Amino acid sequence: MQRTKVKDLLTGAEAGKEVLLKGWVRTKRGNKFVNFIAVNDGSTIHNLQVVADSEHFGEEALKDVTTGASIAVTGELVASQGKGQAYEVQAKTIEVLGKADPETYPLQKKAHSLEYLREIAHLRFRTNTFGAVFRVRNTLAFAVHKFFNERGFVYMHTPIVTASDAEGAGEMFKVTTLDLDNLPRTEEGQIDFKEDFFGRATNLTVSGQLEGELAAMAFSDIYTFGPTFRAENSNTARHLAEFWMIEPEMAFHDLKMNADLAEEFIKYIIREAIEKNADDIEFLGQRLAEEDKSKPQQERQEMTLMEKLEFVVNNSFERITYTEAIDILLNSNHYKKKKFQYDVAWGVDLQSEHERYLVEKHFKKPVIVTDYPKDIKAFYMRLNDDGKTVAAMDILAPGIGEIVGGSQREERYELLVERMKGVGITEEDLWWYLDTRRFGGCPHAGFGLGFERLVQFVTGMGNIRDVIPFPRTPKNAEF
RNA sequence: UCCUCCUUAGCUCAGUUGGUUAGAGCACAUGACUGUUAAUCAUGGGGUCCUUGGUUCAAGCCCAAGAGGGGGAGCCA
Repeated sequence: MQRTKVKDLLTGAEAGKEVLLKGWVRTKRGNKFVNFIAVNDGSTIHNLQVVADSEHFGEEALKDVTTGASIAVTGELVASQGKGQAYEVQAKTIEVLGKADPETYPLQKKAHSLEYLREIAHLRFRTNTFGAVFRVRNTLAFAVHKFFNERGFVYMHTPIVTASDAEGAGEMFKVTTLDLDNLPRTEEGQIDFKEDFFGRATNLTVSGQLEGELAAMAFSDIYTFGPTFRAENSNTARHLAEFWMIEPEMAFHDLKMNADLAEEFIKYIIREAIEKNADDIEFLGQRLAEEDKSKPQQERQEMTLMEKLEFVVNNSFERITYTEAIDILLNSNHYKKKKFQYDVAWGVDLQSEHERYLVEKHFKKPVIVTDYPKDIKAFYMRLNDDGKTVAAMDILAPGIGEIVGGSQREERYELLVERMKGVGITEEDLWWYLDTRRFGGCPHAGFGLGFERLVQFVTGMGNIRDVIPFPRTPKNAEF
């Protein structure tokens, strides 16, 4: 007999038929006469109830059917006599495929703290919360490809190992095969990377953007979606040392087209999650509502998770320039009452508290901030005609902060070289990048979107470590 | 990296002014119960009070250092 997944069994399409069910036991309860076993196989947040009559199953037969065990059940799929579910399986046979000693199995049939579950990340997939989170993550990942594929973008695999350390996006992890206990030295006493695997110093990538631009100069529209590494000593709920980033790059796009695409993209993939994972999102929403009960009134959410997502999908993102953002902040009561810890002034980067005010208090929706001062942004961003600002854009999301960072790129050779010099990058460092400006260069734009931050936004999870299977953070690379 | 809080049973947590045998709920085991929904009820077993050092007649509680974790900040996606 072919195994049917719980998700399909729960539709009732096979009611009255003999079915084969395989999965993991969530709970077992009952009495001398009848036992109920809740089985989950990850195909849905919902469990399927297996009914085991004592006529067919003695104590011995069910002894090893404990929370966490994997079992195979055959029996008839019938309408449930009980209240909590429409269908259940009246068991004929139950085989324990893998035992789980209840004395030592770390997961119990009760709510565990997220911090505790993080310590047993190898088992946390088996909980309702993480089951829901990673089903949503899967939908979002697939939707990324679907969105770009439908629009004729080419999916480009940019390198993970890179010799370019000139991107300025952050501290990098070194990649080497040199014997660290016996490093080869040059005559000047420096480490001799000529002896290293690649014959030069190499690192893990902090961004695929520069390579992505090269591809966009041939395919028009490309995107990357891959792992990215930052060796920053960042200990926050929104930073990882290893994370996944999506970086589209479009030839012949200006800043506005860039922002339009980013907004459309975010809405599209959220819509996919609402459509495909409604019950997961409902469950995560209930979790948050439960959490909210222990918070003071002021900090509680006005909308449920599902309402929030629908609001984002159905409303335009706010668009303002950096200069307008500064004006809003300066004119706010919050500023006048000196409630900001950091001062607000044109030319200074927006602090977390400022971004939060704009997004969560003032606009109460995602905000696209454009045209930042050139001195606080990367060298490759296109200089505006005012000579002071660059064609940059950040998308700020409620509760998450910066979710997208992008820009129109500087396509003018001389201006680009000048800005590179300003940050200490030589023409030799990036000769291949500069070649795109020498040979058939054109206006183009792109952005980077932190995938985990998007998963956080859609699932409502507060800590980025809970939306990636095995988080890598400073002092933590377990599993 | 900085600020701040936390670490007591398998899990979540209480533990008074430093005082004799460290508690609760859940989990687990045993028993009861004819359809349960984190089933319920009864009984029972279960402790390196994070580690090291110190103060004291006496430390889970006070002091110091260290480890791990949470929240906030910076860096960013």
